[in-house]
Amino acid sequence: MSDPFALDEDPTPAPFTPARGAVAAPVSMGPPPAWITSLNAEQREAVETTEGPVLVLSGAGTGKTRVLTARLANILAKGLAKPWQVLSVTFTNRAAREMRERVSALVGPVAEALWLGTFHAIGVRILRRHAEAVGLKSNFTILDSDDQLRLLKQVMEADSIDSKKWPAQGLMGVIQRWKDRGLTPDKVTAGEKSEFAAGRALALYSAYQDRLKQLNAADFGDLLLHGLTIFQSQPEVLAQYQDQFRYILVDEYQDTNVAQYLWLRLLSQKQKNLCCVGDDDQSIYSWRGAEVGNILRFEKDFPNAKVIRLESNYRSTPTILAAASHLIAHNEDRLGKTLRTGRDGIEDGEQIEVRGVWDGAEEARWVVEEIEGLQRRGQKLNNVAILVRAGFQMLEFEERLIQTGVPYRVIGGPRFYERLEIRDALAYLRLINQPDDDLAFERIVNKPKRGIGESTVQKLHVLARAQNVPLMEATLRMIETDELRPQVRSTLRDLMASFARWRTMRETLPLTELTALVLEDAGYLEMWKNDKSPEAPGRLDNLREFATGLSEWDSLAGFLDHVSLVMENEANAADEAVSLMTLHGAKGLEFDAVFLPGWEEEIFPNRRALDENGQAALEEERRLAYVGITRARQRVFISFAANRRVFAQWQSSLPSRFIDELPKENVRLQSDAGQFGNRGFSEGWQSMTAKWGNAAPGGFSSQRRPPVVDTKWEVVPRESQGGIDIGDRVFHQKFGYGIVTAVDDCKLEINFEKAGVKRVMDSFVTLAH
DNA sequence: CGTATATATCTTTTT
DNA sequence: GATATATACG
Repeated sequence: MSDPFALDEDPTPAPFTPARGAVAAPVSMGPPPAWITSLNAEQREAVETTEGPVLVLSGAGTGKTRVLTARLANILAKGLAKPWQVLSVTFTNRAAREMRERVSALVGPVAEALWLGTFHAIGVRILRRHAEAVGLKSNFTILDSDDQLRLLKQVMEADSIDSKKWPAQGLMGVIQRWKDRGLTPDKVTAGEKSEFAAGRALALYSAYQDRLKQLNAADFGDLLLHGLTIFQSQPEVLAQYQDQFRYILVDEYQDTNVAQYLWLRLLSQKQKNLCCVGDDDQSIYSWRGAEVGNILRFEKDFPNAKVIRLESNYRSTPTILAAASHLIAHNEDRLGKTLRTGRDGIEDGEQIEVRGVWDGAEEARWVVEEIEGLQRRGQKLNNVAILVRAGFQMLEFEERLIQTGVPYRVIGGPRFYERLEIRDALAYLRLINQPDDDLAFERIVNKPKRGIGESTVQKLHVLARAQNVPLMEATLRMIETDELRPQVRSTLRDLMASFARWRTMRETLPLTELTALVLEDAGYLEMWKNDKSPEAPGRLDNLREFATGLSEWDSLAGFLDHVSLVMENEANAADEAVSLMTLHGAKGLEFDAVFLPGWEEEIFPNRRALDENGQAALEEERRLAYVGITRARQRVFISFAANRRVFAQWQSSLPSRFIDELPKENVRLQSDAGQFGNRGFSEGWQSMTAKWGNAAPGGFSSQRRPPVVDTKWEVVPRESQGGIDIGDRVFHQKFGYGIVTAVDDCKLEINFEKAGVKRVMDSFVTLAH
C-alpha cells in the first residue's frame, strides 16, 4: 500500500497516445478542432478557461454537456494533464457513462483512464485504498438502504427504543442528513440534536457506525464521509490526491451537498483548477441534502473565480422557453437568469397542450392516443417521454401502453437487483466475498428452509456479541460445542463447509459457474422449483439471467460494487420505445415531445413535500416542473385528472397551481365536452377552473382566451353550483351518496356513506333528495 | 420450527 | 392492492 497512485489500477498504457487521428499531438498548433470552433463565445470561454476556478451557470438546454466534454477533451488534447490526473464527477451513472462516451468520441480511448464517475463511485475507489484509516478492510460491503434499515432496527432494538413510536426510517433520515452535511458522530454538536427518540439519535448514530465497522460495511453516505475523514486526518494522503488531480470538473453542481462540497474543496485547494457547472433553477435534490447555497459559496471560497453564464438555449422552441421561463419566474429564491433562444429565425412552435380529464385511466388513454398521433406523423418513439412526479403514477401508463402495443421502457423503475430472489443470491455472493457481512448471513441462513429458526439465530447472536465476532465466526465456534440440537448442528456444519468450499472455488471458477453452483448446492434453485406460486418460474428466469449477466465480470468484488452503485438496469436503447420515468430521472435528458401528466394539487406539487418544507418545497416542486418542460424540444403535453385512485380509494383533485402559472398565450387548453356523458363534467370542470382561477393570485383565467372553452368561461353563473349547504344529502359519481359536513367556497367536505369523508369540488356533486 | 391469517403502512424524488 | 411484520396455532 505504499503508493496509492501506482498505475496498475489505471488501465492506460504509460505513454499518452492520441486517438486515431481524432486529435493532434499535445500542445497542438494549427487550427482548433471542430468541437471547439462550433461552440458559441460563452461556451468556448468555459472550455478554454482551463486554469483557475470557474463557475459555469448554465440554463437548461444551453449545451452544458457539450461544454463539459469539450473541456475534458481540450485538457487532454492540449496535454495539460494525463487522463488519470483529471477528476470528473457526476451525479448519475447515466451522466457518467454519457460523458465518457462523448469524450471518447472526441479524443479516443485515452478517455478510459479518466477519473470519471459519480461521487459515490469515485468515493469507493478512494476508500478501498485507504479503508484501514477508518477501521474498515478493503473488501468492505456497501449496504443498500434496505440493509441499512434492518441494521438500524437492530441498533434501536439493542437500545430498547420503541420502534412503533420512533420508526427506524426516521432515524435513517436523521443520520443521512448528518452525513450529507459531513458530520461524523463526534462532530454533531449539542445544538444539532435531533428530536428523534427523545434526543438519543446521536447515541444511536454512534452505535450504528460501530456496528458498520464490525460488519466491515459502509452505507452510501459513508462512501464520501469516510473519504472526508481520511483527507482531514491524514494530510499526506490528501496531498497525494491534490497533486494527482490537476483538473477537477463537477456536473450538476447545484445538487451537491455539504459533504460533497467539502470533499471537492479539499481536493482542489492546491491546484484550484475546479470547474463547476450548474443551474440553480434545476436544483431538485434538496431533500437529499443538496445545497443551492454551494453555488453562492463558490465565489466566496474562490474569490477570483471566473463566472460564465450560458443562456442561449439550443433545445426548445421559443414557445416552450417562454412557458418555462414564465413558470420559474414565480420562484423568489433564484439567482435570476434569462434563457433565450440560441437560434435565429426559428418559428415559435406549437402551443403547449393542457388537458383536463375525468380520471387517471382517461389520462393514460389520452396520452397514448397523442403519442400514436405523433407516431403517425413520423415521430420516433425514442424521442418521446412521459415524465411523472412519482413512481406510482407509472402503472397506469404501463397498462395502457401494453394494451395498445406501443413499445416503452421504464427508466429507473423497479430494479432488477432489488428483486427478492436476486437479493438472496447476492447475499450468498456477499458472504463469500466478505464473511463479516452479518446482514447477508441472516438473510440466507434459512433460505432455503433448513430448520434454522429464530431461536437458533438468537443463540448465534448472543455468542457473537459475547465474543465480539461476526455471525459466521460465531457459528463456526458454536458447532464445536453441544449447545445446539444435533440436527441443527450438522446442518450448520454442512453450510459452513459449503461456504469454505465455495470460497476456494471463487479463485478458479468463472463467476457465472460459481453462482450457478452455489445456488444449486445450497438448494436455493430447488426451493423455487418446488414452489407452486405463479411467480416462481419468473424468479428462476431472473436467477438464470442474473448468473448469465455475471459472465461480463471477472472479479466478484468488482461486480458487487457495480450492483451497489449502479442499481439501474441498462436500457436497451436500440429499440424504438417511449421512455417512462420520474421527473427526477429525466434531468439532463431531452426529447422531441414530453408528456407531463398528473399536474394536480397534492400530487404535483407533492403534498408531503409541502407539509415538510413549506415554501422552500413549493419552489423546489416548481423547479421540477421547470425541468420537465425544458426537457422538450418541440412539444409539451400537460394533463390533470379530476379523480384519481390513491391506494384503493378514489380521491378528487384540483388542477395544479402550476397550470395557472403558465403564460396564457403559449397554452392551448382542452376539455372534451360531451365525453363524460350527460352528467356535466365539462361544465363542472369549466366552472371549477374559472372560479379557482379567479381565486388564485396571478391566475390566467381572468386574462387568457382559450379557444375551446373561452366563451362559456365567465358565463357559468355562480348559483349553478351553489345552493349546497351543510347537512345536504348529495350524490357523487364515484363516491355515491353522502352528507355535506363543511363548505369552504366551492370546496365541500362530504361524509360519504361508502367512501368515508372526502373533500370534493361542489361541481362534482348533485343534490340528492 | 413452520405455516396461516390478520394488520399496518405504504407512494416523493436517488446514489 | 400489495407487501412486510405480528400473532396464533399446528
